[in-house]
Amino acid sequence: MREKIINTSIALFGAHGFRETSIEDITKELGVTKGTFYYYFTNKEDVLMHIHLRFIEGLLEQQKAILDNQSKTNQEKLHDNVQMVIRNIRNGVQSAKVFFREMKHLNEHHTSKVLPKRHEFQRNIQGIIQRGIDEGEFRRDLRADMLSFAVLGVANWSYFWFEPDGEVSEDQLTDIYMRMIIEGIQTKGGEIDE
Amino acid sequence: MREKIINTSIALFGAHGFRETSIEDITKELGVTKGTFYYYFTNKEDVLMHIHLRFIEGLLEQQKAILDNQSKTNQEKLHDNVQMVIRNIRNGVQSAKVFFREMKHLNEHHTSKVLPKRHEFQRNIQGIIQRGIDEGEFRRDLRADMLSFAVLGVANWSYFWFEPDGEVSEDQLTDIYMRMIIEGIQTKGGEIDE
Amino acid sequence: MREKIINTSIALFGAHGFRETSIEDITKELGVTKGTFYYYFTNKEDVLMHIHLRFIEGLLEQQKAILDNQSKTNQEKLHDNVQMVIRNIRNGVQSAKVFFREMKHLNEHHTSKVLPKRHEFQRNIQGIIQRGIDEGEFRRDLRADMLSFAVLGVANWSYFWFEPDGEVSEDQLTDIYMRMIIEGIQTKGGEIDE
Amino acid sequence: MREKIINTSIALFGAHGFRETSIEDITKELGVTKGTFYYYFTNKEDVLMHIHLRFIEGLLEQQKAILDNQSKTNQEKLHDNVQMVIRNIRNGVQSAKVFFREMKHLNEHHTSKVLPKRHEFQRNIQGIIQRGIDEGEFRRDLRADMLSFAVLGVANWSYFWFEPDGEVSEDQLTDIYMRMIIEGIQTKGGEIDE
DNA sequence: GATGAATGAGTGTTCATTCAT
DNA sequence: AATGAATGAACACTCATTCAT
Repeated sequence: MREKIINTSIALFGAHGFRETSIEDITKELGVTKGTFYYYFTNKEDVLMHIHLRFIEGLLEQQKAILDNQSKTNQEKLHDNVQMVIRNIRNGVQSAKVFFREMKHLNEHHTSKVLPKRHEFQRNIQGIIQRGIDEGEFRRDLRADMLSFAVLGVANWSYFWFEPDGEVSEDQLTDIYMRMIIEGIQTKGGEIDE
Repeated sequence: MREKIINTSIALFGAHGFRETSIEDITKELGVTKGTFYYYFTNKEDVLMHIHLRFIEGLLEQQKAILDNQSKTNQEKLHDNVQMVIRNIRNGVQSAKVFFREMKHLNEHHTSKVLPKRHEFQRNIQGIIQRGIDEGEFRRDLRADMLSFAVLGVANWSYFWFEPDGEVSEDQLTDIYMRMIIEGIQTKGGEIDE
Repeated sequence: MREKIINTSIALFGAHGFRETSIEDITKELGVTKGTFYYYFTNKEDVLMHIHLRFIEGLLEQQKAILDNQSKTNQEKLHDNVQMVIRNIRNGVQSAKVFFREMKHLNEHHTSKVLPKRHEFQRNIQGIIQRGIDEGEFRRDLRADMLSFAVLGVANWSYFWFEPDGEVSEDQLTDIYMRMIIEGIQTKGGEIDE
Repeated sequence: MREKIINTSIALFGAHGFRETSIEDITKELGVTKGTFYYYFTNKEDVLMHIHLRFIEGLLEQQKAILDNQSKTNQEKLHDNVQMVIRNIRNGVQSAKVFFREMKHLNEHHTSKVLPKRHEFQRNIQGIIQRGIDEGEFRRDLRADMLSFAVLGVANWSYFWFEPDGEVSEDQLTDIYMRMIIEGIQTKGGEIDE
């Protein structure tokens, strides 16, 4: 039941928003009464926090697996990160929407639980880039912190427009994005002039 | 007064969200009564739509000036677009937050007024990229549509984290982003091997 | 303008009710602003009272002409009264609706101006019946007061269902009603047995 | 509680009108909060419809019992109908007031539930009269449809003025009304002249 | 004569939350 | 583990009315 409530909440929060979804919307969908909700969760925000935690912890876990893989270059790790984010957004658009849009509804206490993990995720990407710079894979003249935001922007923004059933698959999209990020979009000819 | 209401609404919607801001919050801030609000706007959504329209129409206007400039290369036009978006977000973070997060509160009729303009903005960027490809400025093996989303992701995402008073200026940020987008982040040495 | 406001008010109060009609509804219909309304009337109820007064005073005036006619029998006077009421309702259904349904919105002071006239109208009909009884035209075993309510009920109720464009004319209707009231609906054969 | 809310609503709607009665008026009278009202009814109109339905369905039920009685003449059935209407109005003046005055507040959907029943009630009376005509009880030269409106007008109008504690009882009133309707108010001598 | 801006009290409705059972 | 009744605070919106111009 706990699980059911969370999943229904994700669907409804994602589709209509946190404030726009009432406890009754959730319980009606499940065929139970409001009391049931309060048996499993202390309040509405409680579910929201679980959705946030589940999402970011899932990302961090997958990110950890990528980071721990010693055999890959930083470029490959960056690729895997982008691919993983896109895959997660595609598989759980509603979760992603809740994650990106509805954080302001967490109170200070809950925010202090979620925000550090969000930062950790970003800093891990920054770390990959920095190491790439240090090890000569990536150019020195760009800041790793800003680039991490750029990479995240590219990947995360897909929650805004990506249609799971669209003609472009998540792998194709990752490929295009990574070519841009790694190689740039200008023609090689353009480089001759440099 | 109309103007005052819009500006206060931007500030409050941006800071706390559309649903979280009550009409009374707005009017109290202005030292007028609720009736005044309804004298100038038919309802809450009405202000929201004006905020949306004003923002996107501002972007489109600036974009038009960039597009109309015959003397610039596509690369330069892309640069100007990114710079312009970042500048707009920086100068009106709250407007941007409302614009990116609170569109679901527009009804169908209002959405049909705003959405086409959002698409127009994106397609114009896509157009620059496509022309860059056709004219040999940009590589042929990447899709212009997906790249436009990538560029928008990079630029727009800054509304999520950019601090106007931070150490990085909008021009520095634009520069870093554009170098990544145009040239890629890998070292030149890497290209030698290709 | 005063006249225009009254007429528009009759139309709107009749169609949607007093409370359901806003001052703005009235002034919008006339293409003027709310201020104009308050230039001609002290408040909303003020118009309502004028509608009431105009209607009942019109009825009383016409009734006076009927009563003053010395050459007619009481039966004929009753007939003329019924005919007159039906004609008035037909010619001003909206006025009639306001008159019968919206008196509760008058305050005590206004009620004390209108109510006595309504009573006067009813008592005048009662007077005709009573004189008819006294002069041997009408039967003695029925109470004039109750009969006046019966006659009024028959005539007034038409405001509830009468369609001005219906197949039955006001004269036909008056004829049927008066035959019932004067002669009753049973067959004459029934009277033979008495 | 549902029942309590309905009864209080009848009392208040009847005394002051539907629009003039606020939900708070109702709940305050019952010593509960507004929320309670909305637990039992979806909105204000919802109660109104139940009042309407209860009233008209009560009338139809009683009318059915009268119609089904094979041993009575049409004249007697008409009598019973009039008596029944007057009794209902007397026992529930407030219900009657709501029923006759506040139907415009029902929306289209609700109206379509109530109106057919009102028509059914009228047509049943028309049916009694028509059968009376066909079977020779009532005169042929008057239209059954118009007469049904006349009878209803006589009986219904009592909601407008009838005082339950007045000197005239409902049976006396029925008697006077029925004599008028059946026999007419003119003296037998008057008929000699015909 | 008429306008436009502003008021302020009121009203229907929503909804997260509580709690006895 | 779940229900159903009840709460109470909040909120969007309406509208009669005022008044300086």
